[in-house]
Amino acid sequence: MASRGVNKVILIGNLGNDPETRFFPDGGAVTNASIATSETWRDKQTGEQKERTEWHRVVFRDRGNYRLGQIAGEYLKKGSKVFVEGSLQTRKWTDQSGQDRYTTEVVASEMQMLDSRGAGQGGGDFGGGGGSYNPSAPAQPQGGSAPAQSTPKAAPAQDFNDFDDDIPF
Amino acid sequence: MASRGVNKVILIGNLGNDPETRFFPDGGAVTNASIATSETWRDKQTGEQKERTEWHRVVFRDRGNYRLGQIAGEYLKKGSKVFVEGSLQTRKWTDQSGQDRYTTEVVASEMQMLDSRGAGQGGGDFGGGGGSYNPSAPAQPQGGSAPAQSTPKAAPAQDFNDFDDDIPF
Amino acid sequence: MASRGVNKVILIGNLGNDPETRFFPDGGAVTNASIATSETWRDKQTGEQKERTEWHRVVFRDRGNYRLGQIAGEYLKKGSKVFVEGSLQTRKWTDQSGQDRYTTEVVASEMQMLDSRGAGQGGGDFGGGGGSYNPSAPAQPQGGSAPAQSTPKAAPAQDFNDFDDDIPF
Amino acid sequence: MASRGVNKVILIGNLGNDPETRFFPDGGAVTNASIATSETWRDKQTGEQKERTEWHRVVFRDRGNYRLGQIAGEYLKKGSKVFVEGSLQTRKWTDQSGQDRYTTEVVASEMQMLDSRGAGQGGGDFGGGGGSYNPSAPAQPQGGSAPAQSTPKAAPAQDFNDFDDDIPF
DNA sequence: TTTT
DNA sequence: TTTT
Repeated sequence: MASRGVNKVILIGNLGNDPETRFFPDGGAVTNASIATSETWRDKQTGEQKERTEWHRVVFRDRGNYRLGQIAGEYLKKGSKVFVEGSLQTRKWTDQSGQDRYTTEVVASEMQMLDSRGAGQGGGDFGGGGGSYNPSAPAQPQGGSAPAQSTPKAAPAQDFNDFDDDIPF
Repeated sequence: MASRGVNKVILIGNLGNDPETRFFPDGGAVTNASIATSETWRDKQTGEQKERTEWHRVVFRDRGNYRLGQIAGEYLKKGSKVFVEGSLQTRKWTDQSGQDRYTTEVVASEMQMLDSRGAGQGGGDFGGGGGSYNPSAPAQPQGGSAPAQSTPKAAPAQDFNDFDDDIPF
Repeated sequence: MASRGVNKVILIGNLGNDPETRFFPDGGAVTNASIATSETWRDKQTGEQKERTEWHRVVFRDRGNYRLGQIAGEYLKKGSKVFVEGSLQTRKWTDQSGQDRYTTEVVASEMQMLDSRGAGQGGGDFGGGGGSYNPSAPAQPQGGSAPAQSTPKAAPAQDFNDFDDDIPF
Repeated sequence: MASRGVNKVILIGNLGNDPETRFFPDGGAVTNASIATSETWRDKQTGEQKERTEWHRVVFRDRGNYRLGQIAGEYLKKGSKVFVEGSLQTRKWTDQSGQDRYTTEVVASEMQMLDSRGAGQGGGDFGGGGGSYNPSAPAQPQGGSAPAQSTPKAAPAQDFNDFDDDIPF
C-alpha cells in the first residue's frame, strides 16, 4: 500500500452513544461510532460564551492482526473519551427514494482510550430490562459486501434512536 | 477560542478543478476547492495494481489578518498540489425536494502551495475568451449567510460542470 | 507569520514531574514539562512483552491572549495526561566546559488536559513543608532574553534537581 | 505493537544535503537526512521580514516490506522537498571526551516526495570521478547493533564529513 | 520521571 | 546545509 497524497484525520472526542458492532462470517468486525468534538469561544459582539459541537462518524475495522473493529466494540462506550487517527472517506449510497447520497466518515487506523478506566462513564444502563429491542435497521447502508450480523453491546430499546434523531448521519 | 477535543485534518493533494471564490460585501473571501488524495496498492489476490482516489471538499475562509480565502483563490489552480490543515465540519442544507442533506467539508486553517512555481500546470486557460459564462449555480448551498458575488478566476463555460459530474459533492 | 514547510508535533502522554514555571517582568510565563509517551510490543523472538518510553521536553509559552505558559503551570501536574500540539525547535547552549550543546524541544502551540479532573493524581505534596528552597539555577539557558523569576508550584527542595540530573536534555 | 500515548511528527521541508545510507549485512538499509523547515514573519517593531530555519535529523529505516530506508536513499537528494511522518526519539551516545550526549531524531514511518520529478535539483554530481572515497566513520553511534556498511549515493570524499561538522546533532 |  |  503506497499513496500519493496525505489523507489524515486526528480526533479527540467523546462517543455520543454506545458504538454498534457487526461481525462478518469470516470473523471480522466493524464498529461504527459517533464522536463529538466541541469548541467554545466568547462572542466578540455579545460577550456570550458559545459552543459548537461537531459530530464525526467513525468506522473501526479489523486491520490484519490489529483487531481494531473488535477492540473498539468491546471497549468503547457512550461517553468514552477517545483518540482516533484515520483518514477521510466519502461513500455513496442510495436513499429510499432512489437518490444518490454521500456520507463522509473517518476510517480509523489507530485508536486509544483516554479514560483511565478504559470506558466512558456515561453509558451505564447495562442489563437494562429489554423490551422489544430490535438490533437491526441501520439507517444507512454499510459498504461492506458480506452479510453482517449486528450485535450491539448494550443498546436498550428506549434510547436506541436518540442517536439518529440528534446526530446528522 | 478554546476547545474540548481535537478536530484536525491534514491533507496533501491536488485540485481537481480551479477553485471558486466568492467575495462578501465586507471584503471577505471564501474559496471552495476540491482536492484529491489517492492511494495505490497491489491486490493480494490478483496481483493487480489498484488505485483509489478520495475527493475532499475544502473551504478556505479569511481568518482575520490571514487572508486565506483570498490567497487560496489567487494562487490555487486546477492541478495545484497543496498542503491543507483544517478541521471537519458537517453542515446541513435542504435539497430541491425539501429533504435535509449533509455535506462534510474540511475548513482550512492553514494552506501551503507545494508546487515550485506556485500554481498547478493543469489549469491554464487564463484570459480564455468568455462565451456565455454563468458564474452561478453552485450545486449546493454555501452556508455563508451574507449575499456573495461569485468571481471564479478561470472557469470556461464548457468545463464548468466537469466537477459536479465527477466528484461526489 | 507565514512559513514554508510544516513542522508539527502531536503528543499525548503523561508528565513525569510537576512542571516548572518561570515568570517574566512583563507578566509572561514559560512552563517547562517533561512528557512521556510509551509503546509496547511483543518481541517476536522471545515472546516477551516489551516497553519503550520516550521523554519529551515541552515548552509552553504565553501566546498573546492565549496564556498558555500560565495555564500549563497552573493545571498540569506530575502524572497529568495531556495532549500537546506544537513544533520542534533545537536550541544551542554551552555547557560548563564551554562546549556547544543542543537540546530539542517541543514548543507547544496548543494543550488540552485529558484527565477528567483537570490534574494528575501523582503530584500531591502541595503545601509541603518548605526547608531551604532555592528557586534559581536552571541548568540550561532558556532562550528568553528577559530575566525571569522561577516560581514552581510544588517543588520541595530535596527533589528540585532530580529533573536535570535524570532527563536526557 | 501497541502504544499508550501518541508520539507523532509531521514535517514538510527540504533536504539540506544528500542523505547518507548505510546497508546492513541482512540487506536492510538506514538513511539519515537533514531536513529544513522555515517560517517567516514580519517583525512588529521594525517591520523587517524575518526568517527562522529549523533543521531536523530524520532517520529512515526499512520497515518490513516497506523498504523505506532504501527508498529514501535512492530518491531523496539535496534540495528534495519531502513530507515525512514519524515519531520523536532521543538516543544517548558518548562523545570523544566520554560525556553523555543526547540527540533527538525523527524516526520516519512514512515519506512522500513532493518534487514533481521525484528528486531535488540541487544534488547532482552523479558519476563523480571517485578518488579515495572512505565509506566509514559515522561520527555518531547509530543505535543499530549490526555492523553496517556505508554506501552513499553521491558523496565525494572531500565533503563527506561536512554534514557531521555543521549540523547541530 | 509518567502512565497501564 | 535546503527552499522561496
